[in-house]
Amino acid sequence: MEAAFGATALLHPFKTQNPLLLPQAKLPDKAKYPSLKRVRSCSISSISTDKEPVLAEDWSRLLKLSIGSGNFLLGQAIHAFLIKSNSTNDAFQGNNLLNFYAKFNELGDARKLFDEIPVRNTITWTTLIKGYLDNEDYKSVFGITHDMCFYGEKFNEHTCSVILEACREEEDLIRGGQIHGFVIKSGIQQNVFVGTSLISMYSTSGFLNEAEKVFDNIGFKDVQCLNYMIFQYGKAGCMEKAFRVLVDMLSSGLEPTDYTFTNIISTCSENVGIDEGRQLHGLAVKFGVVNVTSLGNALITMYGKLGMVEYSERMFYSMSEKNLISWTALISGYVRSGCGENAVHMFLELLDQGIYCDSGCLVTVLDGCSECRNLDLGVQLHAFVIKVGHLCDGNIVTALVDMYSKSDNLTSAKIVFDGFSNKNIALFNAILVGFMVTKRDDNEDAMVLFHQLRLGGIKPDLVTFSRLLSLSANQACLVKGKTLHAYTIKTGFEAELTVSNALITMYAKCGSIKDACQMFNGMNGHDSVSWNAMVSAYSIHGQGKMALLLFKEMKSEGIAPDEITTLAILQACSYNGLWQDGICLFNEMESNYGIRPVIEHFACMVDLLGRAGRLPEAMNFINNSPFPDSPLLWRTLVSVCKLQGDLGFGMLASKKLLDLSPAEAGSYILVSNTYAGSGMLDEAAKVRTAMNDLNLSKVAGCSWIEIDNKVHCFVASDNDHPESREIYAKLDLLMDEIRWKNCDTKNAHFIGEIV
DNA sequence: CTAGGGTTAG
Repeated sequence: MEAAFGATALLHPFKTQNPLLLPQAKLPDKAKYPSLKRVRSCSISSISTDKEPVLAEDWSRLLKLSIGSGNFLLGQAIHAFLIKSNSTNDAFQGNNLLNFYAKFNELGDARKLFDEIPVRNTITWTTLIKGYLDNEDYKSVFGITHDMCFYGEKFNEHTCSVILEACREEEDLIRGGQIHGFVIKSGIQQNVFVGTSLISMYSTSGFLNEAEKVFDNIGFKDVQCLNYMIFQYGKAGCMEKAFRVLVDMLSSGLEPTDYTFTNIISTCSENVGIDEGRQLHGLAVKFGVVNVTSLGNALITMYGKLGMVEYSERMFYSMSEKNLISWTALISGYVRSGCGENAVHMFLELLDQGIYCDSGCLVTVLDGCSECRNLDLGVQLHAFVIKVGHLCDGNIVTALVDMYSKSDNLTSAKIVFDGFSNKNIALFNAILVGFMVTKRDDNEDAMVLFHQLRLGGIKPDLVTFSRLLSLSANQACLVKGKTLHAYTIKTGFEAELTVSNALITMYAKCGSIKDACQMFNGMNGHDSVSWNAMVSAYSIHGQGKMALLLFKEMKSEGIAPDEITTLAILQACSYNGLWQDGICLFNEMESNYGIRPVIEHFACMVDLLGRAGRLPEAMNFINNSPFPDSPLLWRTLVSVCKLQGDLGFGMLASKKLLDLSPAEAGSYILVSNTYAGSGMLDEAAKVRTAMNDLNLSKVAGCSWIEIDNKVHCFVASDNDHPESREIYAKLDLLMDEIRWKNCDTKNAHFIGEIV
């Protein structure tokens, strides 16, 4: 490549700014530099001293040596020699010295030297710019670039690479674009250094398309460049392109490095399949890089994400050099695979070995505790965290709040939450889980907290809105839901798919199918969650036909139904007497849609058959299912027998249920209610007594309604409400009306049950 | 002759 190109015109905007005044070159103050005597004590044995002349190349080599070995004194000594031999005016020696000071980050000395060099060339300028770049002084980089233009100095590939790096760091795409234009105009876009710098700048700023164009124009792409492109493709989720680059690299005979595999594995392991994953592992072995610790760590993580934690284990134990990340990766794999016990065990082993455990590792272990519901160890870890002084770490505090929240221990979650002053949105989202999980009637309102945080200047994100909406949906609180909807519109989060989906569910559960529908129809696009939400909405609103219609539409749009879709459809069929459709769907789930029914589907089918009045079939269905001894299925059968008022089957099913789950209060209550519903009050009382003898009790279920911001809560048969008498009177009236309108009074058994 | 690019693992 020819040396240089005029860049002045292109960088015109710099031109009018203050030019740097270049002083006359003058010799440095000799007193500042070490004496020759001292230089000799640096044991420069390879230099012949005063007798023989030293070649310019030798000085250059020695300066490189001083940089490579970090020996600043040696470089200074050489500087002194060069002053003595009057060689500093030479551009070659001057540049070498300049580079030396720049590399040692002595920008003051570098600048002084630069000003003293009488004849500067492109290399001189580039070296100085690079010095400021390494010093992260981007203002000076651009300032000197401007001066370089002003003095008509030519830019070459080296200069461009350096300036582009500064543009990347400052995310200055205006200057970067100017350089890019210059690069194209001067025909150096094929240069792999310039190309990689441009790719780095564009992809860091999120312009992968631009980066890709640059990539395609590079003449010869070396491994470094290819590795980087793999990394960026993978990070952007373009897995196929990342693999394409790898394949091209291999077929062109270039040898991949450990980075090649670490990059592709770490960025793609979320989506990589078992086959690809193992092939990558195999290639890493083949190219002899598998022993690199970071690559091993990436493999541990990959296997963990693939659900093959035993491979993670094997990887871990085969590694010759492990570090804390290896341990954390394996623990994380255990957590992900639901092996919380192993995760905890591994952590204790880590402590035993006396390895320092950082906050990232603690967070992973805390996640393990919440995953395996090991609150005992979680509490111990909490103590440990306090002891080692990590309670000021936001990530750890969030993990603790998350753990207590998921363990239905909102009180502890709140204590940790309140005790941390530097709150952020992740922490708030974690405690929302606590509000979602807790069943108790909590006076603390998530919405109040939400407003406090907003006042504190913390911005909600889409997780916040999804969770708050889910909360108001479960509380069936339309007012809160609508308030939140307004917030999402104001903040622009309404357009986010997860938020829109949460809004559909909120409106459906709060009783407004119309708003749910409007939400669904107003969206820009739907994912499977949107469809599921809308199908469920119709289902719980008793509009089975609409649910089935939407199901058809969903399929014609090319969206594959999943477990949730089919469950919602089965429910819709069950509630709406569409039992033939339900049976049909259940039978073709696996063959048509590749969905293997899980226990919830079976429970739904029991309900469906029972509601269709086919109780013997329902019982057969359970016995022939993969879960003949599942309390869930028998409980469902007992419920539906009660609903049908079929005492014979009800008793059969009840007996089986009590055999299967003798320690569950819910089962006793259900059975007792079945007897009571058929008028067998003595039998009912016996079951209740048996339950009490076992010291079982169940928190009473309650219903509630919110009127004018006040929640009115009701438990069966209670008289707590101030207007209790009026309410019961109205209920009696309603019951009469139902009996009058519907001679079949079976449904009336709902009223007057013991709970 | 002297100056230039990049990404790691939880």
